[in-house]
Amino acid sequence: MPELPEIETTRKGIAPYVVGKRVTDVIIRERRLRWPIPAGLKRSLKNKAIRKLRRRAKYLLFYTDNGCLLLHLGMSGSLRIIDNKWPPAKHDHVDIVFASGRALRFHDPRRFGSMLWTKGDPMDHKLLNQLGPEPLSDAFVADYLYARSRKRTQAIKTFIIDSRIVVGVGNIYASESLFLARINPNRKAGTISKARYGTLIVAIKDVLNRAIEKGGTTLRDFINSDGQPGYFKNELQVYGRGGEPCNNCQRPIKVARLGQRSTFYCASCQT
DNA sequence: ATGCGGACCTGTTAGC
DNA sequence: TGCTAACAGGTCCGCA
Repeated sequence: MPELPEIETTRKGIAPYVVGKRVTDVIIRERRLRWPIPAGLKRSLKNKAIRKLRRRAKYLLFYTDNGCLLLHLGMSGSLRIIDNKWPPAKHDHVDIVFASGRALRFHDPRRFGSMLWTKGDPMDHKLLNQLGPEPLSDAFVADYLYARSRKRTQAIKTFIIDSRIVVGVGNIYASESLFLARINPNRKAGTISKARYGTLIVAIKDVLNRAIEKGGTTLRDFINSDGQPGYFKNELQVYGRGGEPCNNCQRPIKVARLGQRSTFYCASCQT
């Protein structure tokens, strides 16, 4: 489900109810996520205050005084702020209950999400320490992508979706960014000029920023922390529009399979 | 080092 | 209507 804009939307939504609040209980109904929820998680979090809530890539980091909760939403996860007394529904796997009487509820039908605990600096954690730069940061520039891509034969689409290259660009926004930059997703990463990488960088930042403004993209089941969908779906130019006319040239949008993922593009506008 | 395919899960939809 | 297959927003791991 969620790519960077959806995680950022979630972070902004839950922050006022989480930051500075004390955890009074952790209710775990299902431990079997991508990795099992650690046995000591409840003990680690209980009676601790959440000091900071940050996002790195698609991970949410809940900092306490003695460690950090690492949370990933996987493909189908979502977080909501609920009244503590609200009865759980199917796939509501975890509640983090606060002294305020509200709780943060983790819902994830496919259980590709994760909840892990780490002591020390979470950026040193195995899952975070190999990640590429944040796409909205100043470190994400044409020179960087150009240098990383030299001699690489991989398609540009699978290259920019690789979190070691840049984080936060998932399947939807990869197709959208490449359309905006007029780059064919099949093109080899190593054959693209520095100037075109400059265009691509601008496109990625633009797409992600606009998606964050609209509250993310809801295809079927993404909801924000209020239970509301995101409205960027209305702005999608190619994703999910196979066979429909390109908004630029009216020719039908093509669908290809790259790295086992559906990829949408206009063969006429993107070269 | 790079690049590819399989794996982890459940739910929805398309096709017969 | 009912069954089956394919597909879905992520990403780690193991192999060539």
